Amino acid sequence: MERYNFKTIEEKWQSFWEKNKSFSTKIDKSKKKFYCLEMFPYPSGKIHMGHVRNYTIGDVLARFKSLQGFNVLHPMGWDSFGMPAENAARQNNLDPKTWTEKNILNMKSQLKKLGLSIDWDREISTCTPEYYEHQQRFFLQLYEKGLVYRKEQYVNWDPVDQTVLANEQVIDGKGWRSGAPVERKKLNQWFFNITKFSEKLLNNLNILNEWPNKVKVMQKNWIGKSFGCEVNFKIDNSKDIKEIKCFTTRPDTLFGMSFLALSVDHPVAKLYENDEKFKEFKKNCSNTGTTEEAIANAEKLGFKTELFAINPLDEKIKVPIYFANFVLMDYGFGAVFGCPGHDQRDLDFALKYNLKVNTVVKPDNEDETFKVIDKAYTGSGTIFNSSFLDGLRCPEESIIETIKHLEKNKIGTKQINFRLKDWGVSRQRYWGCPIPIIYDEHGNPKKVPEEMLPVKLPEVEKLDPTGNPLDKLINWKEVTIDGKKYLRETDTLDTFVDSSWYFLRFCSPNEKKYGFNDEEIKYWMPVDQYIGGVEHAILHLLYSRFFMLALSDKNEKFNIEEPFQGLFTQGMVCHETYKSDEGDWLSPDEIETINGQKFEKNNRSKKVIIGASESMSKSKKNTIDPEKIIKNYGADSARLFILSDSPPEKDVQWSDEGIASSHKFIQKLWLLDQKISSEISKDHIKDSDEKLTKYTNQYLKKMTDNLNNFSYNKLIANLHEVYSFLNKEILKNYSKKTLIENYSKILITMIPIIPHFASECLEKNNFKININWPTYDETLLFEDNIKIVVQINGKKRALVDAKRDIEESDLIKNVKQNNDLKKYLDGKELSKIVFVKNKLINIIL
RNA sequence: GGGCGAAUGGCGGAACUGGUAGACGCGCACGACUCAAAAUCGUGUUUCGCAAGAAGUGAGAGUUCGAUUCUCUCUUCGCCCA
Repeated sequence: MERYNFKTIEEKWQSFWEKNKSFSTKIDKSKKKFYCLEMFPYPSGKIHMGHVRNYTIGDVLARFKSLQGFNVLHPMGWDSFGMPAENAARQNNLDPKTWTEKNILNMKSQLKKLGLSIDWDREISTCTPEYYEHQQRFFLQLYEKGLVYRKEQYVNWDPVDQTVLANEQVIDGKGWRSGAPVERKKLNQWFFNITKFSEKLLNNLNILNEWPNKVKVMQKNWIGKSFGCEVNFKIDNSKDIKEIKCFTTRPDTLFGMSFLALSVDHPVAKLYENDEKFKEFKKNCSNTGTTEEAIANAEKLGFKTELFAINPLDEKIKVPIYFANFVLMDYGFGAVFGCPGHDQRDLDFALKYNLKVNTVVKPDNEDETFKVIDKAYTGSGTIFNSSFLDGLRCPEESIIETIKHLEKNKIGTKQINFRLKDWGVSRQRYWGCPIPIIYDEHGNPKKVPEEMLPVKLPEVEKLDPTGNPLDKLINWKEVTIDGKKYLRETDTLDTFVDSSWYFLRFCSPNEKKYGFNDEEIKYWMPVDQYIGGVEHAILHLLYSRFFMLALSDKNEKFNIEEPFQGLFTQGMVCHETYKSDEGDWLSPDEIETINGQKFEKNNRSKKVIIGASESMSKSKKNTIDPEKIIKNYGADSARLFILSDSPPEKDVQWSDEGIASSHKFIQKLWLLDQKISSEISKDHIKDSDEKLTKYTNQYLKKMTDNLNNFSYNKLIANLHEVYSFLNKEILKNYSKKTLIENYSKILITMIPIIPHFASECLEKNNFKININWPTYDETLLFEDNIKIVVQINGKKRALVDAKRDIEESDLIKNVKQNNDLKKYLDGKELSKIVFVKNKLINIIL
């Protein structure tokens, strides 16, 4: 028999799909639409297994929905701005555009080899002026709505490379490339006012029923709504400062307060502007990174002022005021009160500077002598040592009661605070979307006039190793409008902006005037199913949600609040890790298996140390190149295997044995197809029985259910089962009609998973049928003869044959006659019987 | 430290709303074909036991005729936030 030649057949179908534009989509109002979107890739050069998994999962869904009669939009594009291009360009002495375009071409051809049902006519790339022109227009619209503003903010500054670093480029407080200690530097930057929508972004999570709960919880925590209150502290001994405002979530611990801590950027710092010691302290603070984690882990440092704050609940209590490195100006009011007894950070600070530690909350199992020594108590309990607050349950009553008291006496007000901060979108980089702003001679920002859009990124031959290239391109930077001179903004936009609306662009990729076309948006949006990695659970998804709210703001024509109706986060692709006995990582290519043991290929006497399976990464050398896999086994085998071993939301382990077995399975299906073809040609007169039709119906139900639930691993198990069944059953003289009817349906169910193979078999057999997702007959789902479990005292003792829907009394007769059960039942009294129809009978003796 | 989730054979994983635990795959063993090997096909494969049988879903309790599934306590691991 002929072997399945995946190479020629896969090429044949891929070019057929391309020539016939099989997946190109148009609005068709007579059909229900389905927008299936996978997170678009960064064009790094080659696809990796993570892409194979992501796009296979998406393709299964797109093809399934399409077979079900939906008008499916399944596009693909490139998230093509960003730092890797800039870094690669600097290293290789070329420009980011050339590098990026080359990568896109290569990755596109790789994706095509996977046989994805993508509408390539809608391909977009965010680094093209055709794309970012519209983004600049959106930016200006948001600017007009007051959703974009400029303010000073700290950045990580690399003094050697003269550049701003992203948090992940700061390693142990040093620049990743230069190795120089990173400084905190203030820069004027552009911000999106995402916090305006904090409440909306939080509340809308409740309507996202098709999102994983995990992701919603992460977003909720990120937005971080907290109830607390603003407290005014009178200052005891200053003529300049009368009052300082603090935000706190724990006003009930006010009696435990022993200091007040201010940010070095707090207005009070003005008083110390000329104090050399303060200046040095402030400079020290700037050595800490800007992340919350860096600040939390840094040593707590304070600068004591001579000022004292008065406890608003008891004027006799006066506490010292410090500047402290752990207080940030952009949280609360840049001032917090310290209660060392019930906050570990405050306690660390108090112990260092010898401040009082007052205990005001006691756990339920302690008495009045309870005292915090070196571990802050943050649990629940009862308030004590706190005058009129004594005895309140903490935190259930104490916070509310304290706030009531503060409000009544006009020394504080209840406040809602969000952890979410405004989105800083300025990047001091070349390879990004230029910000369409110009500055006049006084440095006042102005919008670039509409007719001058897009502000095109100037071409460069090579990038300097240091600084922001746009800043140095004087010809580009200086513009004259109506005889007046202006300077361009030289920062570019965060690439998260590019990906915050690309799903709209896919709906109208060629619209010239605007980012999208209203009618097309109305038909296609929202995305019905969005699929991608969980690493984007917070930022990308939150920014996209914000962007829709920002566009909807004061806009009657656009009212899409939530872009992604359904979200699915797939797991990672893992592989075993290998090390030589010297401790160097080894790639799977450098290894040979001999008699079940692994050795180094170029030195077969050296045994390889096998490590844990971890997510594929270049640093651990445990990657597998999808291109090689497709070349050796074909796309269908790769798709089949990546789906088969684990549920798509969990990590999957790549293995050589696994991919080989998937490939073998396709060969077996091919042999089966030939057997079936020959059976069909014989055209037996009489059906052997209706077994095949029944089995097919049950199979179709399982396949449909598993597709609807994203249980794609079970689809493969179903396929194996139907194969075994057909392989045994097929020689039992089925008529041509029955065979064609059932087998053709089974082949159609393979289209989403192994589309090349299924298409080839369907064409070859020439069944003359419509290719639609087959429905199943509910009445054929059940067998007439079933097996019923017999339990005695809850233990399974036998299986008895019975007719479907047998009544309890008949079943008992049946049971009593059963020889296997006699020894359990003889001479015993039945005390109770539990009967579950068509399932089981439990006899209690 | 807080939040969320997970734990089932040698391995990846099935088991619908509480009803036959281990589907399907990998691996392994044995057999067939072969001079031989590879490939392929067939059979078996939770553990203990010759067997009858017993035990068994991270540990311990509870609810129930019946618990992988529900409740409580604990252990370990993963993710997110600090």
